[in-house]
Amino acid sequence: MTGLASSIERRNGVSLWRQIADKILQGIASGDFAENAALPPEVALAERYGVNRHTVRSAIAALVQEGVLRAEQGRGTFVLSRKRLSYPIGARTRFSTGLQGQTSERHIALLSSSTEPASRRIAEALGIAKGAAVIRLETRGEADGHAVSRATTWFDAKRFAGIEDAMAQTGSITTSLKRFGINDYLRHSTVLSARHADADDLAALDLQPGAIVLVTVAVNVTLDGQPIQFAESRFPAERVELNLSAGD
Amino acid sequence: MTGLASSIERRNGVSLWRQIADKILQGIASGDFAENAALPPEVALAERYGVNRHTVRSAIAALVQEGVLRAEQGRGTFVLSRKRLSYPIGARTRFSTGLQGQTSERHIALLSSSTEPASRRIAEALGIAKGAAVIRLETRGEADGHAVSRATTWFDAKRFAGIEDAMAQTGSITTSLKRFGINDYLRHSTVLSARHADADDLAALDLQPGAIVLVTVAVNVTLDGQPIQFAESRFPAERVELNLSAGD
DNA sequence: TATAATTGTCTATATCAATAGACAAATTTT
DNA sequence: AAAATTTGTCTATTGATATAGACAATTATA
Repeated sequence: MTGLASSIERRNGVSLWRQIADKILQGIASGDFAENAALPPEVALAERYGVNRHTVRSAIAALVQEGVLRAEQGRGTFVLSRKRLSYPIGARTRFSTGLQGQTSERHIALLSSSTEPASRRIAEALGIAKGAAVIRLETRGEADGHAVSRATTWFDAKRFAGIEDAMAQTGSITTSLKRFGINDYLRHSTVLSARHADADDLAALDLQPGAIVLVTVAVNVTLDGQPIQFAESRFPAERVELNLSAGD
Repeated sequence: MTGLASSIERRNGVSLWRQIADKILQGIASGDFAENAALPPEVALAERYGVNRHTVRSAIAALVQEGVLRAEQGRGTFVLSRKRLSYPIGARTRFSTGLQGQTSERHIALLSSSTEPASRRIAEALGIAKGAAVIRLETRGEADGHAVSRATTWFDAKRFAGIEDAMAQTGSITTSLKRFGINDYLRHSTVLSARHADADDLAALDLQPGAIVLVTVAVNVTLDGQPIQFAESRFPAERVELNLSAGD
């Protein structure tokens, strides 16, 4: 993108082969390495990045394992087509409508649910007393069989009693909220950060260790500003980008 | 936040000491380890994360080097206060106004500028012909002496001839644009992703290898929708979070 | 003042990461 | 058919990473 050659750093806690695997992923994302085409040969990559051919091979092996590349002896190593989903974030964004046109199948799977006392932070966000009961939902967003998000969502237990059953049945938060008389709601605030995926993310999102997740912490409110939902969502950075559209 | 214990992954290309350094940073960010207070002793951390004490010491050494912790023999290891900046992103966000109240000093430093032909992508974003001349600015955002952003910005060279001089003088894009008759503008679209910092990011943002950067790609437009600016910005995830406020 | 708790330093060992070179196996090109 | 290209496998060597244990140095506590 910027066109600046970015080199490789040594003895920094991240192995060279993983840094080069990341570089190749970047190259694919930026169009530097075309999809369905052959990557430069291993010796060329080794020279480009200033490392040994075997180090490049380790990086390629990891990406083959992740399903990003396919190596064929005598022919070359090929980039498999796998576009990043562009996930829109706006005041009225909904999971399924946002991905329309990019995927054919999408839904939210309820992994688990529980009732617990509200921490200070969640109580503040939902405008209830600290320690009041809240329902926590652990969910995974899926599109075309691939995990694209992993979220933890809290609702006021008094107002939304039984919402976990609605979620399990409908696979949609928007539809579930309609059962509680909420036909429309807005995204009030979203705070965004990024970190390395933890063990839970790795398992739920089918990622390789070392992967990066985008993290959003959001509060949804009714049209008159009443908070109804507090959520932390994790998105695999290698498969998803967040699109902050204006005017929504 | 989610309360799920997240463990450590081995032989994944990221060394244990760096994973544990990341965990400690997370712990500080989440309030698990209070600022200005002592961290649990090394033996306790080693047991908590299931690694050797010396591995914990490597992680602590890295964080001491980064200025996050201070170790005192016989007393303990202490968390230095260093809050993450919350950087607001909205239709009318400006660098300096957005950080008001969080820092006392802030400005944008112009690292370099150049004129080059527009790539296809930049031409499309700016609504000009591919290959037409564009001005590229490489800038660094600083707050209280700390680097908080690193951006590459493109302008139509015909319309904004000499904007690099205005930037160098004023240290503000908003002020520079006023010289070209633009008193107000909007953030039209922003696409967000995350990746490991490359060599350029490391140097410009004063990061340690392995750090994560948030990346935004944005187009700014005049009030009547005419594109004026295309920018890719990198933010150090350990020091900055992006706050997508509603209703802006 | 003595004891406990905590960080700092040293030695030793095993495994992982990276480099180096040689050659085999499969495919494409000449 | 032969040569060139490219991925796959093997051995060997060096340095970084991680574990293990012992003890010193410093500070807080009983």
